[in-house]
Amino acid sequence: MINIENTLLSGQCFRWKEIDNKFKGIIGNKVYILEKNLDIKDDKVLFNYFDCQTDYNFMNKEIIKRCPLLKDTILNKKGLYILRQDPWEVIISFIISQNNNIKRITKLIDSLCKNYGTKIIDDDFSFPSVKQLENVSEEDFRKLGFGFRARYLVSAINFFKDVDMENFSKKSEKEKEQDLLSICGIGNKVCDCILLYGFHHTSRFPIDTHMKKALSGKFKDLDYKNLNELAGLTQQYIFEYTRENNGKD
DNA sequence: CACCAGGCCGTGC
DNA sequence: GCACGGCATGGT
Repeated sequence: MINIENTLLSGQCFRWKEIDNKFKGIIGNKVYILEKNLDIKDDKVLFNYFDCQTDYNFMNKEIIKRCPLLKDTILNKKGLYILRQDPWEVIISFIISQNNNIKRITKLIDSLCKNYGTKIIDDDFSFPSVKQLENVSEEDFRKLGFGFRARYLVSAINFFKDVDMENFSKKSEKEKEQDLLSICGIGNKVCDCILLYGFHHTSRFPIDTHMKKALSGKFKDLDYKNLNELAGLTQQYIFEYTRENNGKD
């Protein structure tokens, strides 16, 4: 069964906040406040968002077979699922994520929503659509603190302003990859994050600085290129492993 | 002061 | 194809 806390704190999303032992976040144009032990099988939107139809127990067992080192992490982070987030939000979020830390990524995304999204209630804003961002200049983004990523945001917005995301989603994984890599500011790692978190291509295995260290250290014997559909979840657990160990070993 | 953060681009070879 | 420096900003 899903563990909402382990999932929402796993670094795949940046807009859920822990408040009073609950999680507050926005999906589409709706604010959700979720108890940590909420049974979400009754809500269609949440059921899909949290990918509740997938058998993660089976995948966990398979991952432990291939990588026994991850056993404790998998037990600790039981119920960590791969979310089905809005692709556009993931594209922009992971462009912002590069050479950046989670705290500041969160801050910048909040600022993006506040400046260009639609107000829902009080201090809650939707994630800005392509349309809402299409006239924002590089200089505007720089003023908000996006730094060298400002140029990348503009280039992604220019690419997607004439693209229907429904149609784009229907393209093959390879085609999406080619299109995404053609955008200035999207390289292999960000592309893999987009394909995994935004389009649920679970054979993707994003390799960031933490993963690089892990794969050349503790996990150097892992055959990570042959994990197939287990790759995305395995990567998530290794990422958690490195966080648990605070970057050590 | 240095180095790092869920990297990528441009250049040079 | 691969290696390298530069890049905005804030934290340690």
